Amino acid sequence: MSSRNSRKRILDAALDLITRRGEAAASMAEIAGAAGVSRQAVYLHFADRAALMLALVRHADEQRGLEREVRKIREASNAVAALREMVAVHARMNPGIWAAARAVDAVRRTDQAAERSWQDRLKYRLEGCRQLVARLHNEGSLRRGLDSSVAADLLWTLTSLRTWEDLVLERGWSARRYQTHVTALLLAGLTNAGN
Amino acid sequence: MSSRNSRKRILDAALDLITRRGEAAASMAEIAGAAGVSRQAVYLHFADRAALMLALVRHADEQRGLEREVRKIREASNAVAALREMVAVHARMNPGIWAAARAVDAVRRTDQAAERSWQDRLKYRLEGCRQLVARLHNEGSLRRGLDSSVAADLLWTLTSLRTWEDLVLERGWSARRYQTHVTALLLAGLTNAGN
DNA sequence: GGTAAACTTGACATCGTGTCAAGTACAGTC
DNA sequence: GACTGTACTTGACACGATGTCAAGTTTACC
Repeated sequence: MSSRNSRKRILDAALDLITRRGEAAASMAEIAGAAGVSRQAVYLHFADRAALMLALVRHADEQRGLEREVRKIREASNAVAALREMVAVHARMNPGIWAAARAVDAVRRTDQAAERSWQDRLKYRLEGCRQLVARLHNEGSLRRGLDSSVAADLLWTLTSLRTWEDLVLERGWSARRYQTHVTALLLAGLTNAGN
Repeated sequence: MSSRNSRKRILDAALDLITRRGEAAASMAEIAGAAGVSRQAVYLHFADRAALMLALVRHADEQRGLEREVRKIREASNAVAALREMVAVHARMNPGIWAAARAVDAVRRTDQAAERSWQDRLKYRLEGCRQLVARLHNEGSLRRGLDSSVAADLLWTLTSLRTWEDLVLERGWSARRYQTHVTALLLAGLTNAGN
């Protein structure tokens, strides 16, 4: 059963490679080399580059325990606490995810399968945002006069990987700084509490 | 003086091509073909793909009258009005800029010249955000307890092309919806006024 | 008519992706 | 101990894109 082993080794190597160098794209040959398999072996496990990148994101999610983190948000004692937790989860998880996500973002423009999977991911996160906004609404915390779908979209954008990238990678914010001020902005913009 | 003509024709064709198809990247050969010149002629005017893409963004800026729009922000009667105008400018300009900017964003990861130019652009916009925040501060409109540099970074992120992309392209917001709610969020998050 | 700049033509090197075919290593099975 | 299937390797190939080079052509200007 060397199959699963190779597959995992390829994903680990690719994740390591992409995460390590951040921006620069790793070629299939490099990934194969890093995993200690032939270039063709990669194609035995993944149809093409897009498929590998998609598997990579899922792999990164698993390794980081995404589900458990998401559960934490849902299990928060109230809506505002859930919102705080959501930002905290992003502050914790994004450093390990962004490189792989970036790679998919790059490939999705030419690959319809990658694009579909990307959209799925977006919808999934959007759904989480909707639920959180609904909870804010139910608890009377949603800013008066603010449409729920608008609030969900704003929450979704402000907790996106891109916003995180801008603030943390581009502007050099620490995880703590990111968490503090994005939370504050969301509380000020979406809830009644002025924080 | 066919030099400037060809250069302009190439830029026009490239902008048209990239804007039209949005996502998919246009090859040098396609751009040359669309401009009605040989592939090599493109290399006579632009050192490489990155140089072309950079020139493209500047070209798009000029065509859209970026400077005049930016001046409008500075000439607003007060800081809050300037903030409103800033979002309005983005709502107006981004549709014509984003495709070209996207192309540079894609190329900057492998090209240091593109990366530098991209950073210049970011700093320029950030400087505008800093000035606006300083003005808010001077006029006593900046939210109490909010650090100026934090406020500038938040303003910068919320008025970024990426945020615009998320809301308008991904979530299907109209320009008007974008302008209204991003402005409201900024007013709620960065100023004392509750909108 | 001569010259220089802009441009074309066609060839070429390089690199990355993806495919194909033949061979090897190593299970488990009779 | 041969038999077979699966995972994997090796090496070749087609394709498309970028970027370079050299030689020829057009055009405008003097």
